[in-house]
Amino acid sequence: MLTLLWFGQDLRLTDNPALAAAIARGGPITPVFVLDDLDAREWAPGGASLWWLHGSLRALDESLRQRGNALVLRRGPAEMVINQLLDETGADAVYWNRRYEPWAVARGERLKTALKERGIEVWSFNSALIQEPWTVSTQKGEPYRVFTPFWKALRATCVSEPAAAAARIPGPATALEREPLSSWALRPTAPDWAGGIQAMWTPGEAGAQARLEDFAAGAASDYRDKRNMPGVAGTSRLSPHLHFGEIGPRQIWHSITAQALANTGNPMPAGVETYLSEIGWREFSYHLLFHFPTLPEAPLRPEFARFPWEENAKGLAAWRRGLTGYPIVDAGMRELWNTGWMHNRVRMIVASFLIKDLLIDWRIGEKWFWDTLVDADLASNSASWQWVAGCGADAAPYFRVFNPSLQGAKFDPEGDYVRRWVPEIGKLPNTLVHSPWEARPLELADAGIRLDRTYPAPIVEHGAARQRALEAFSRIKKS
DNA sequence: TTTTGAGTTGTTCGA
DNA sequence: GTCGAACAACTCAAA
Repeated sequence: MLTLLWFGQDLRLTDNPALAAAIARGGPITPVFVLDDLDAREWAPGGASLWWLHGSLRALDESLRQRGNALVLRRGPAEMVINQLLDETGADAVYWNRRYEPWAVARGERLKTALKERGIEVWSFNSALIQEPWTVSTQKGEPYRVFTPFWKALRATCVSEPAAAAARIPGPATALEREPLSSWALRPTAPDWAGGIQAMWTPGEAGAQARLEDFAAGAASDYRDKRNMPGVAGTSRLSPHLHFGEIGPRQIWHSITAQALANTGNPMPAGVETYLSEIGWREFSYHLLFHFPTLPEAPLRPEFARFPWEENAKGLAAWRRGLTGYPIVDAGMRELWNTGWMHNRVRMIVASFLIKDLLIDWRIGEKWFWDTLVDADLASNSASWQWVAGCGADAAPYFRVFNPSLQGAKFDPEGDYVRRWVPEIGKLPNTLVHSPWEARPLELADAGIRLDRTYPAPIVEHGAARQRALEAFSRIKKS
């Protein structure tokens, strides 16, 4: 009796239902992670995600070794690899935690059927969500398309207690052949562009726990007020840990609410409630992706299929590099490139700029984020880009166009954030640091700036760009 | 079945 | 300087 424990996006040992069930079953466990053929699939993980995956797998292997086991790494199509491993090991059961990407859902179902036909015991579990997409529905039994009623329904459900990790995870008597992690070359070497990512993040379950404890004890209670300030460490920064399942939403939920009650003795502080609703947004994104599997590719509002997106290679290149001439946009894009992460407020600003100021198809921005974010997540990324574009299920109205300099002045009033990432305009006073084009020649000279030499002049004039966007959006809704 | 109220995150304009 | 309305209708969810 041997159980194959197939890891996916659940790279942790605590609060891991598949692992707990495998231990409860008794007998040795072979934990395995399968690297699917990366070139064969659309939405295969991007560069930043692979960097993270390397660290997360190494951490997981380490934790397993401390418990008398080790992670088996194999590369290839997962269904084939699992079958091979069953042949090799004689395992009679396969356990895993479910995933919700359309291709993963299909793969899971195929595998379940095939394994059962082989006489293998198969169980899958929920590790990644508070409620799986099919457990929450409207009174008519349909999926939700609007966040608030979804959130009310989710909020009313019971959030189950996370389970502690087992002290020992018995392994098989004979060690299996394992591919060395280094052979997968998940991290860049020449050039190594990951220095800034490395400096900021600690992939793995321990890193996730440390981040959570820090947030629960500190910024969580101020979350409502500080979460929009990109120059302040007011957010949890748990997103990549959540994406890889190094921590689960139920753990976060219980930890945050318990800490809040201990601190105040009262019902939830507003900051904590606001944070929980962000967990709710993650759940809503998974709900949408599951029920509308074309979410990553096709606008949910069909009229957007004929939106007159523009080809704009120069604009796109400037956006990617952080050279648009709008400091808050450029700061965000540089933060992303350097750290693999961007503050959420700034994600909305840069997305609005790409879509509405440059009229570039949201899917191009979605792909760039997919490749550069360490927290790139199919559900959250797709749902959020559709939301900004106005083509999502519960989307921002099309006339909501972010004004980058206003947003900067409002949410980065001291200019801390833009000065960190766009140092070449750092000497401008706060009143001009979000709009250098408004500076008089003398003020520019004092700050050591020559527009279009040391820092770009705006690549589009926002007022005119906004008008252009509004006209384009009004055209698609007429017919 | 019909009705009603509501809908993450904004900006601009004019009084 | 401040404030409310307009920006557009439409669809969702529940009563």
